[in-house]
Amino acid sequence: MATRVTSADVGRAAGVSRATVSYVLNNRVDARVTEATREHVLATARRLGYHGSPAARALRAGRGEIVMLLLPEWNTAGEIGRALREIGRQTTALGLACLRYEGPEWQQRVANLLGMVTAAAVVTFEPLSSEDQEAVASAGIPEIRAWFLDSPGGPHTTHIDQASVVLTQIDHLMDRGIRDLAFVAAEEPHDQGFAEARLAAFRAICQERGLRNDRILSVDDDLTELVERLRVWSKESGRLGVAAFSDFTAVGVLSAASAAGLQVPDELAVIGVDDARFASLTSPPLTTIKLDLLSEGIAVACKLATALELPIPEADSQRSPLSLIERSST
Amino acid sequence: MATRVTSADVGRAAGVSRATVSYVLNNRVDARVTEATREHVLATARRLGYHGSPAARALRAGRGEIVMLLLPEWNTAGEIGRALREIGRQTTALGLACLRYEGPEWQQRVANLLGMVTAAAVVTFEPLSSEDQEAVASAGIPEIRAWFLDSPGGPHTTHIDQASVVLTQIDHLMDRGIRDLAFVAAEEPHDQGFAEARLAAFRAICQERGLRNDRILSVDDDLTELVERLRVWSKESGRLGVAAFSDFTAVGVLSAASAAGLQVPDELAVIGVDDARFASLTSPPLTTIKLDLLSEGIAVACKLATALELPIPEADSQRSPLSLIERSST
DNA sequence: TTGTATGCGTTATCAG
DNA sequence: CTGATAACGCATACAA
Repeated sequence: MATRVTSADVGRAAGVSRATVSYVLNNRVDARVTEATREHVLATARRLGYHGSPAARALRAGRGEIVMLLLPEWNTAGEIGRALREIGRQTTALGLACLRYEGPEWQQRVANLLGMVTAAAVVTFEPLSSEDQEAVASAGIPEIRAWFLDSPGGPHTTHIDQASVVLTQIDHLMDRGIRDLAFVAAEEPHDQGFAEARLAAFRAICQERGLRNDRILSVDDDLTELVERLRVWSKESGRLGVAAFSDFTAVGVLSAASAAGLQVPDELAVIGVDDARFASLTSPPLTTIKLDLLSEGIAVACKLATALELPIPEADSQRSPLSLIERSST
Repeated sequence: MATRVTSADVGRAAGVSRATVSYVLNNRVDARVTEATREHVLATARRLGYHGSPAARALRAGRGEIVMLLLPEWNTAGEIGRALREIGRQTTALGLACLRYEGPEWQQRVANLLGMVTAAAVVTFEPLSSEDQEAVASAGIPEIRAWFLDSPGGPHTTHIDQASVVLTQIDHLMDRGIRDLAFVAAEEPHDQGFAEARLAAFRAICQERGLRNDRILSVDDDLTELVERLRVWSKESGRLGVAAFSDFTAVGVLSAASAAGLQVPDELAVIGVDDARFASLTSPPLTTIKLDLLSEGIAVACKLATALELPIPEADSQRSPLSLIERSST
């Protein structure tokens, strides 16, 4: 194994001092280096395959170049994943490395983690435990909050709050003339937090509009209860509108409706969330809500740049974060 | 912001030298420190909230403590995710930090990355480009290969190869007396590599058994072609057996079967892969194959420990990596 | 048993 | 315009 190439090696090979190498490699404008020397150093560095030592640089600078995403146990397959990718892209543009930490449960482990990783900042998606918070603080690195679940109007609300997702679902169902609404979530632990936020919003919105808000069910692997409930709810109402937590849940609702002998969308309308790949593959194809969390990614990058005193990326032109995809399930 | 606490601070506060602090904190058995001093130093460190600087340690040790997972653009929602979590758990047990890098396309970016992150090792899931490979080599850190897609018998095959997944699907369908087989994949870029490997296996196995191996389709958002093909294939055969790439794809097949007026499982049987949450929610519930990649995680940890000269974790008792979940779609 | 001295690779300052 | 030097925080061989 070839021993690591240091800046001293480059300097020696190029016949200049380490300082000159450093100047050249960091493009320091204030340092006056002959163009010839410059190119020579550059060429030598490339020839030797020189790569600076991140550890040394971090030690020297007192700050690392890693942005660590402290991810909850979320399902990152859908729109959340797109937001994370955007955060990664923006971070890279800022000259930092974006790495994800998905500890099964990082209660109190953040301290250990920060003892091994020289981070420039951490991005959190949920409130940290007090020990974790203290660990971040005592490491002297900023915490960027991207709390997608924050309550609407809360200090860390980003562009989309969960309430407006449910609002859009309900608005659509009511536009279709439906007044009897139900909410169905899945007992998927990875989605727990989001499900609770949506459920609360459902209750609040229905109450506000004078509609029944107690038609609620959480679905697990067994559909029999859902089938039964759909039958009952449907009998009570003219036409039932189901706001499903996600497109997955909506698939369950479609199956249950079929088992209950309910026609979709005539007797039962269902709307999902996320515009998953299979949403157009169900029968009938799912009406759903597509979230665009790209702007969230940019917002995070802005906070990051501010905290780290880096040039702030420009916000994207205002795109609509929520859009309704109408198919035939409603 | 409180300035970082260094080991010198602890030494000063405890009235001992930096070296003593270092001895105590690293539990060096060969260093002879009074138990009293030991405890005093430990207490002082805790009181001041001392956490070592990873950068300094890495610089000194010449090696970082981060295991970087270089992830392809895979869907990490299913079984792959479980394998990754297991890798994380094992890595943590080894005293290292497991971080994931999901570059949208990290062609040639690995060099940059390694210029910012002091890694102990990288874990790859696909062959690296030659530049990337060189970057890893010149950084002097080991590359651990967890190439789940490696061809059976290949040097980096882990416990499960994609061919045996398809084999299990086909065996099950043939056990049901089905001789007319089809393979349906999804045009999901995140699953591309896996889909290709499975397709190749399907072709080979059918050929070997003297069955038709040209009933193959890749499904996108539009189901009309699938509906048409299922009709044709079904007409040609007594009972059609569909090996679906995943449970997602299987859902598409169920929809298409319904649209084509084919009874499941009497006229058409379908088997998926992954035992996704919704697999039991479809109508009829999906027969599927569950993969247990936990042992893969352990295997990776063993390679890691070997490369890094750390104590090697013991392999789990041999569990079956593949299991058939029989429901009513076959 | 504890303290001192040195080096890891960078970069910034200052003298040449 | 360039070269020497110090310091970042830690670990350890060696001296006391």
